[in-house]
Amino acid sequence: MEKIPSQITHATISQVATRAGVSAMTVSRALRDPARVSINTRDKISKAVEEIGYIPNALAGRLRLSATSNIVAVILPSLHNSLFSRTIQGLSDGLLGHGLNLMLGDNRYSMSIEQDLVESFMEQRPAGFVLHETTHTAKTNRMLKLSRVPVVEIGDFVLRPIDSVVSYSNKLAAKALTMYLIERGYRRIGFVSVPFDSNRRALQRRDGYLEALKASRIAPRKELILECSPGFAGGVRGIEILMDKTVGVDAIFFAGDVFGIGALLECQRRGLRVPEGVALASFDDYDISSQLTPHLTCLDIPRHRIGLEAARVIVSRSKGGYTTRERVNVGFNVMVNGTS
Amino acid sequence: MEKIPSQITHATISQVATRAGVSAMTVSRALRDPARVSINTRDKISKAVEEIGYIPNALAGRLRLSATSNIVAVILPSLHNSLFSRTIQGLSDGLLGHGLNLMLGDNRYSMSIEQDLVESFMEQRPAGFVLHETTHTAKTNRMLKLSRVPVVEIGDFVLRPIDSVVSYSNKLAAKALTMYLIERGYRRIGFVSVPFDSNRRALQRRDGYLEALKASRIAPRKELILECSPGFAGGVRGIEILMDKTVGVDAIFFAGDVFGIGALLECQRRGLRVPEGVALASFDDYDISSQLTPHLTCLDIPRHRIGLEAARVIVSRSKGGYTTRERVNVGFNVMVNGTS
DNA sequence: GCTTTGAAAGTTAACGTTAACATTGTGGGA
DNA sequence: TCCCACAATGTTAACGTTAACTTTCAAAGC
Repeated sequence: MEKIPSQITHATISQVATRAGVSAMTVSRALRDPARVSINTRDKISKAVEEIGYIPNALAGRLRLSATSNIVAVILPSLHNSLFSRTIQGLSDGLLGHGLNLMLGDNRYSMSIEQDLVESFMEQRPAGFVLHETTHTAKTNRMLKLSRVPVVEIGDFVLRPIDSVVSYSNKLAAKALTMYLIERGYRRIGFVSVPFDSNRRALQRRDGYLEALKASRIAPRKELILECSPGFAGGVRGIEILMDKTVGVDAIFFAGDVFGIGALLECQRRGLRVPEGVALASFDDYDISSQLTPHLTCLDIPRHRIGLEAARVIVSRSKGGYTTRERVNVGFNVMVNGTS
Repeated sequence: MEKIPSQITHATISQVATRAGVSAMTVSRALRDPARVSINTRDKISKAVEEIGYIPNALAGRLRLSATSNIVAVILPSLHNSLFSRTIQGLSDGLLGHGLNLMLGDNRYSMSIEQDLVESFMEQRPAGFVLHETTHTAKTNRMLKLSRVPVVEIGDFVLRPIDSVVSYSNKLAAKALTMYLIERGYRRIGFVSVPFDSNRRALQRRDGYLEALKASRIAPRKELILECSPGFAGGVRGIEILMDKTVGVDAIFFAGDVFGIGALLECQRRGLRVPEGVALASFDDYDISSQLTPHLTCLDIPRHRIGLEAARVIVSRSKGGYTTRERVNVGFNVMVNGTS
């Protein structure tokens, strides 16, 4: 393999200016406010730009303006998850055409990695932050508040966001789906979640489940509440444990990750009829769901819209110059399908 | 909603300097090369940094160094796709700990959107580009070549990349899987792809399929080659059309998107036995596959590793200062499972 | 005691851009 | 004809940082 000294080269505005026979300032104007430059000059400049392939240096431009970069920093727990990819796509859609770009990081469900990412991203002076987590280290909070950069939290509709929030209530959603199962006649309802210590959302969902039971005067049973590690296997394990004859459940609420899908397929493998043998409900809807029979009863969370709205908040802040802390509740829908 | 003038504020190195009673240069040194500053001064500076929450301005720093930013620009066709999310995760994993961050864009399968993204990203002076597409507009090619910024193409193991390539051969992979089906005794093999005009990869895969037929002296039949729009529905449609009695196929190769999954599930719905009624094979493996019975025979493409290796190439280039054009063929595996 | 050395800190200027101000020149109104 | 207005362009300085050079000063060596 040949090794030659590499020199990343970018033309400067002065080079364009020299070539076009004008001053750098005129080039700058021609590019950003063409009306202020005569047609003749404009043409000469366009030609020069074209010839040497000039691309403005945003580092320099933004620095001069003491402005933020046109980057929006997004931090999600994981990138390997179809739910998050819907949100990312929403963000990308929402930023398209507004001159803002997406910078992405995954905190691997760790607050301290999140802190490092926020610090690293902050060095780029982003136009805004979009954070999925709603609990942060003290230092993270401090960095975000001190800079007064727009921050949108999207993982849960928290009461006291750092700045703005675009989300839904995990608690109310979990409660609503549990209530639905109860109304439907189910009384011994299992609850399968990712580990409760991994994030606040898991706890909120459990609280919602418990509230629904309480409101219906159903005594919660510890052995019906399960923590499983993420992945399809978690759903399989939920079925294994809760369908043991000695437990006796008539419905299971899978409140995390892809558990619902894993569980439904496990039931099919076991020849266990759904919902006759056991009813299933899942927190999120998945692409694949529409292809399975029966389709999972689930909560329909508008993940794409969350991305869109979060983008909108950042865009309006970055344009308006005004601080308007927004609290957008995108809500959720209980989607009744064949598994309940 | 309250509207108050927003002022994004960031402390500067001079403010830290004043507070610590030293010069800006000393602060800069204390942060980047602590050994060159006395312990006493270092402590004063750390304290000042802590107190006012100073975070260095990378825009200014990189500008001064005439260096690139620490951002790696990644452009994928779509963000809403689990295959790409594995690559993104690989990139994120590969960049972690090297001080490089991920900037992400989706070109929506359009070369002209890709061009706009490259231009917009280039303004940030990224440390490198990772592009999924391997065909670009003339202007895109020119921008990338002129800047001499490291570029890694990852969608296909092209012979003449702009710079470096980390991928596998779509053609050979398609050929290998088709050969396997032929060896297995299948002779009337359908081929279902995304539209051929949407990207080069689709054509490469068809060529691979055709080559395999030719090598085995099987005459290709036009009516066995199908173009479907992406999504599970494409797989369903593939079954609908090719399983029509008048066509007569004994195996189908689903060469794009999630067709394979859609098709397998459609077969189950129809009570069509796989592989007895028809054998199925798909281009990629999917998370969900492991949960379905039978598991799809497929090509195992190391998507995560592609991300990792692409990151490695950019990292080594951004550190080494040497241009070493790399051509990494990550290969593929024919994964024989129950559907063939 | 005087010079030498070098560690520790400071000063200057530059990276590429653009706001603010300055200059030039042309046409219209008196 | 003279002057003013204003359109077109140029000049200067600054954004925050850091490489290169300079200064300061205490300890070591003679």
